Amino acid sequence: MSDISNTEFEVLEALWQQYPASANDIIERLNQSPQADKDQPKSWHQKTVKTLLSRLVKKKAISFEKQQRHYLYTPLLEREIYTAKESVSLIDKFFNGRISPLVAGFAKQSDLKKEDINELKALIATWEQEGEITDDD
Amino acid sequence: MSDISNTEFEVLEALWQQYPASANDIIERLNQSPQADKDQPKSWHQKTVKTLLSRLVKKKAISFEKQQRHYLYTPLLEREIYTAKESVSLIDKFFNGRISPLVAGFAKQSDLKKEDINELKALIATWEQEGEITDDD
DNA sequence: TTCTTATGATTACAGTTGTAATCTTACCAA
DNA sequence: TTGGTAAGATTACAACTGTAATCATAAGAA
Repeated sequence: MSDISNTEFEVLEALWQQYPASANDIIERLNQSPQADKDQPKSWHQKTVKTLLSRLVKKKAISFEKQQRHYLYTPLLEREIYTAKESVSLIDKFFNGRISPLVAGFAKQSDLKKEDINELKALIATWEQEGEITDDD
Repeated sequence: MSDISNTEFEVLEALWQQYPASANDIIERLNQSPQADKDQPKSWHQKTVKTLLSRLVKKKAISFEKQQRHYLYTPLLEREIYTAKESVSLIDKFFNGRISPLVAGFAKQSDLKKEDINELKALIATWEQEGEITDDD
């Protein structure tokens, strides 16, 4: 329900890698996962991660199961669904629900590779084949 | 620099509609702009909007110019650039910088219209013509 | 000129977020 | 058995947010 914050999302990412997982598993993954900023790798304090796990539990984004003294956590959200919903939100907010302005803006801001274009073409081909298209209005 | 919050963004949207604009202009626009939730139209309190304008000024997202007793505000960010950057951020965060998974997820979550597909095709055609494509790696 | 009022500035205040430290307590080592 | 420790629970705390109310002041009404 409630929104997932940025740091909470990073913790969720670590959990999605493989689950169920213990807090320590997650801390390890976070501290060894490739950094965006390679010079100053972010080091996650264990207390911080535990706090974020608690918050994710409270937000019902993950669940846990008691295992001896510690917990094993499991995501309650699927990554694909979560990211797709957030994508739709952004597209609604910025582009009135239209996908192509997003793609156009992205292309202008970032570099498109030939591969990206081929993937897009493949997607379109799929849609056209499967007839997943709502009729024009 | 600092991030623009959700409500701040809505205020910015109203300003982007036309500027320079006074606080009152903006309040009016906000209170008559089409509501997502039509039943319970959000009513913006003037005090709230003024606060948000101040915060946007402090964040250097907008500027103002004294006009008699009141101010005229002007955006310092272009909408297109702002939204494109935010789009890139989301795509980096969720899809490792690849556009096609975003499009695929969006299509699964939302309805694609024939028009959307035609626009995408047109975009692709443009890129291919203009050779704006970075070579595959 | 004086009073009212509208405008921006300042202050408020609870909820969220990032980032931990401290508290409690149940196991494992000795 | 007992004491240290590690795991989660609770508490901390400032910055940011959403949502305004109050303060100070200048400009227009009377």
